[in-house]
Amino acid sequence: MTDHARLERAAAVAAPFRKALLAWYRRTARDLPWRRTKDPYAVWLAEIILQQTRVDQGTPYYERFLEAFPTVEALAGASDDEVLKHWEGLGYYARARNLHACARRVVSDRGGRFPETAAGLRALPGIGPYTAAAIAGIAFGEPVAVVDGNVIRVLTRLFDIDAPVEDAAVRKLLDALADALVSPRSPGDHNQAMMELGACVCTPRTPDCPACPVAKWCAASAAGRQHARPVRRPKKPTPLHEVVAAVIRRDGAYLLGKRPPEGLLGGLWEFPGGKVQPGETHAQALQRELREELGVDVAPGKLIASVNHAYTHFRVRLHVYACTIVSGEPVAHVHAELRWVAKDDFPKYAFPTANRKFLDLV
DNA sequence: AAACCGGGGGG
DNA sequence: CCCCCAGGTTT
Repeated sequence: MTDHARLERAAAVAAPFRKALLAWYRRTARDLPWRRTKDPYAVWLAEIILQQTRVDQGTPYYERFLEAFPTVEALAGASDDEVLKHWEGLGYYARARNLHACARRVVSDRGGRFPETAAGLRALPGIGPYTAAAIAGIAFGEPVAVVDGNVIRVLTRLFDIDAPVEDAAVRKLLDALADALVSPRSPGDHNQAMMELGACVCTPRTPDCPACPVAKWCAASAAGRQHARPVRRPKKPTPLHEVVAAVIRRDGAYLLGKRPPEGLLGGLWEFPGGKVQPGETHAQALQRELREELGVDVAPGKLIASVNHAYTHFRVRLHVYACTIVSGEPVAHVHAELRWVAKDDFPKYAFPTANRKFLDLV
């Protein structure tokens, strides 16, 4: 089947398709907190939190953010540490930085009002094609289709697409198919229905085709190929790094460093350290890293903990050592800031999860 | 186009 | 253990 034929098919079935989909959605939709409002601020907040994040994982964060920052003005007025503390544990911390920057721009440049079109929203930090379409559809009724991971799975099955979804041509086709199907009158509900279908029925491993409200239009299901869709390009292996971190105590306080705002774990507070280089012992790695990062000479002591942690593109084995400063006074060469922090104050700081794993043992 | 950027749940 | 999730930004 050609892409052109797929598009014609989408246009031909669009009306009965979305009618069946919407009826199913209105009958079975989960009662999620952000579905109870059309407030652009709340919708935007939910969409940012839910980027690459499961509903069950993001929901408590959404509730806590809305409680702490009820308006875009409240969020804009918060400190970056405060925002990051609320984001702690959710991952992809650039989202928190962009969330904050976006709130400040909406308040300072637009009087606290979000743009009312997908194109206008798209220009704000942290808002890409998906999020712009989602907010525009839900909050402002603009008939633009969203294409997220759920929709990709639904569409590649409906139209039995056998090329890798990472291909730009496939992404263009998916956008066009989604736009051909989207409801002009209820784009917000239609988009959420497509995602709900992907999350609850058209699932990755074991799709429940007998329960699907649009199975009669599904080419992959008809051919028994639903398990083989979507097709994805093979991914590269993730390397394993040995990492060391130092617990340095002085007068009942511990030395923490705030990571630079950009890059991995940007803005989070951590125990200083770094990667063990080939041929290096843990002690040598600690001495080298702390000289580079803090400008001090240390004597590595007792091993406190070893923890494993997986990131997106690599894994680490993190070894935590009690260390003593032999000479020098710590100066931030890499970190945005250094601070001596009492253990009772740890809960005020946003740590990477890999640090949280050994915090109780410090 | 490819790389970078977290963490958690489920099979 | 691998896969994938209401993706966006940078190179």
